[in-house]
Amino acid sequence: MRNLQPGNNQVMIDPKLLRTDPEGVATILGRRGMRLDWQTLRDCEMRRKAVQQRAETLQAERNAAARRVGQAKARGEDVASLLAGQERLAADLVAAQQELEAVLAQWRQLTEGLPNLPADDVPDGAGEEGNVEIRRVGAIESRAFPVRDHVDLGERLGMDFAAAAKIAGARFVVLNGPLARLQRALTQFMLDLHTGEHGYTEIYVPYMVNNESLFGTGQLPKFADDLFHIAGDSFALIPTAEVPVTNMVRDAIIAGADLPLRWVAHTPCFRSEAGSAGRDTRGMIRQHQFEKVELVQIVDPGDSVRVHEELTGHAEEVLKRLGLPYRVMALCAGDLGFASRKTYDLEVWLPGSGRYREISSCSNFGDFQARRLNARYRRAGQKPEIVHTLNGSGLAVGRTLVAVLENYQQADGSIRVPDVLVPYMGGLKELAPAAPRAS
RNA sequence: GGAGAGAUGGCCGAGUCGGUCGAAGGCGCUCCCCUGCUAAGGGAGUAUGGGGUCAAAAGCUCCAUCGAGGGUUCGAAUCCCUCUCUCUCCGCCA
Repeated sequence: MRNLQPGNNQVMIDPKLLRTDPEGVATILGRRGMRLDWQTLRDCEMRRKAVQQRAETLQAERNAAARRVGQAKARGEDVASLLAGQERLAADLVAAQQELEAVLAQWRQLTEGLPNLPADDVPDGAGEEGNVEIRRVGAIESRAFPVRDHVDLGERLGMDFAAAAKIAGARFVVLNGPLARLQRALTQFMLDLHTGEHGYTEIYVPYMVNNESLFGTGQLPKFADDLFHIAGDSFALIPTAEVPVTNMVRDAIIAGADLPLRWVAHTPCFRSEAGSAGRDTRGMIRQHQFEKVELVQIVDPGDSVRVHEELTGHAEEVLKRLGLPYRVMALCAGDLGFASRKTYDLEVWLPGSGRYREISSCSNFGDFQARRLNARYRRAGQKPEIVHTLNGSGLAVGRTLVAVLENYQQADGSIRVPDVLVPYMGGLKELAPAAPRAS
């Protein structure tokens, strides 16, 4: 028996809300520059209700008739008369189920691509220009010498794009010696901070995930092009640790007492950058493969707004301790990610290009991902409820490396090691260009 | 890669030749009773999603779900097919 329950049609905005107030949903989605044909949605819902009732009535009749046959047989009675007419009932039922399936398919098609509803306090705006600066932290130094960007600085320290191009292609990098270690030091520092002081549990996860996981966190079905798919398999390389980590709670009912779940994961991330040909082609800013330390929290719905601020603070703390100037941007409705209800981007100052660049994105997804994931929790003695999910980069390691190089450069092109990293660098306080090696 | 076994409710576990099975039994948990504490005992309850009824909740009722998807049948946890995962043995291997 096929399952045709509406609960299985993978709507992500609360289906009750979509059914009861499609016009209200359309208004809120309008803030994202999205036009929702709510009348069609409403009509589809009305048809769904009628068809479902008819189908279920027929099922009930079918079940009752089958039961009578069973009972009669148990009494040793002749069953032939009871079987008469069942054929037509079965045919009606099949027809009704097909109709229901068609209606549900339409509903799915109308709703599956709908992004999350922005929170009320998300600023209006159509795109990046509409984002609002919340605060700036750290002074931007003016320097008495011509500043270099991370490529100029890095290439003399072991950053090798030519080798990466030979081995793999564009948008990859090879890091040699101290730079490789610096990347590892940054990673270790971040992990230690989040596990030691911010209460996260370190978690190691697969770097390849299946389609169910990608659907759960919202990469599929809309953003398949951004992923590297493993040919011949239904796997993709993770574009962010958010995918495997958040999917930890897919189809789970968590005891209320176990919330919040706080995970920190260090993983490589793989992105096809399909839509960004020609953008950021120089340097390490936009790579097919980069390291990231990711923060994920699974929380009680009542806590997510507060936790979102906290989690953003956890990511900011990395920048503060590294002494990197940054600003916090509240994304406007038009620039919000598909699954997000509210997002803060952290942008670090990059002297080499004289601008702020995104280094972390901290989002509250509300119940949107959790509903796709069927991730719930249960307060003692209560019915299960949908959890809220959040995540944020804490931080993107590759871009942090860039930021450290550019912000800690000295007149001679050497790099001072930030104090908090010195222990992770084996006591090394400075990265100085070495004589070029034969290659 | 080869051979075999399995997947049932929070957990363990039974489901005979398909028929009243959403599922025996046990454990756990919740509530009540009883015993002066402890231990034990008695009773009731205890999956999830959806629809209807209801102002709402409770309740009642209907539908679906026994790894997933399809099929056979008046009727499938039970039969058939496909897939996924787990376990055991062999091979290979960090």
